[in-house]
Amino acid sequence: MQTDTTPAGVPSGSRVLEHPRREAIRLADVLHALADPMRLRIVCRLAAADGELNCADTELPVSKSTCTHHFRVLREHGVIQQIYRGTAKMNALRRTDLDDLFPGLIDGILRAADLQAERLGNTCPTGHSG
Amino acid sequence: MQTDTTPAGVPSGSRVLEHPRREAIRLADVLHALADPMRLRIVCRLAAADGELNCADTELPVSKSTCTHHFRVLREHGVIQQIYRGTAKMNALRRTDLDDLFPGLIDGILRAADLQAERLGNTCPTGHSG
DNA sequence: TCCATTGTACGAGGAGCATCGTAGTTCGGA
DNA sequence: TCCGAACTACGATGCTCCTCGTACAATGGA
Repeated sequence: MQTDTTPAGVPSGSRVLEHPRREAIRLADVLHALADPMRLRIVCRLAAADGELNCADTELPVSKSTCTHHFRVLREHGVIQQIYRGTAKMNALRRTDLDDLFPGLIDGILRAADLQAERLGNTCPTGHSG
Repeated sequence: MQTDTTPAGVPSGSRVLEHPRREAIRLADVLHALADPMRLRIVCRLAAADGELNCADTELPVSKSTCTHHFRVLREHGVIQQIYRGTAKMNALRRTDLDDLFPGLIDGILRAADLQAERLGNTCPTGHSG
């Protein structure tokens, strides 16, 4: 037990992850983060979940370390928010920040991913088709 | 002089450039093409021009060969259309195709670029501020 | 205390990319 | 026919990225 300085709602002892401030998020970075198929997939799943998912929940066809890598890229580029909860690390889209900075951008991209999945018969995107 | 098979409106003797068919354009490719600041800049200028620009018109702070490279990436990823006109090569956004495939995507990205430029005081994007 | 779960750090391999300079091609006009 | 303008092809350089395996750390529960 320790009298720590973690903000309200965060379990004491949680490790802290650095996120870019909202003002520091750059469009080119966001696009770059979403330009990778694996990361686009992650973001689609997070959007579909409309809440938190841990890394394992996304069931990516890559190794654990690669998974860690992609989630970190998304976080460092301002696309997702990550918090430790016990042994798990929960991930959520930074929708509020992104919608505020770039209104319609994320919606447009998610919608485009959906449409493309429909066209190609994929099962990846926001979950409506798989 | 030669009886060639170039489509109507294209000066005879023009070299032909390969473009991906509309159905072959992939979201991740488009995002990747736009994830580079230089290419995002190009696309913003083309959108502002609402017509054709040649490479030199975009006045990029890179060498000619790098310029060629970026335009080719944009073309091969389905973002722009390129046609030779004499010694010049004209470039235009494939708005119809992109809007048809991914409604709202390009608008969202262009708008985001504009907003970011306003916030940061840049002069790059669609031209409204520079 | 011990262990399973979850995720990280680190380094490596292989691929791809952004950039450049130089030499060459295509075109239109003098 | 010759020249300049616009652009390309090619190779090189240095950086970044995606992927992985292995070893390690933090947490919660038995």
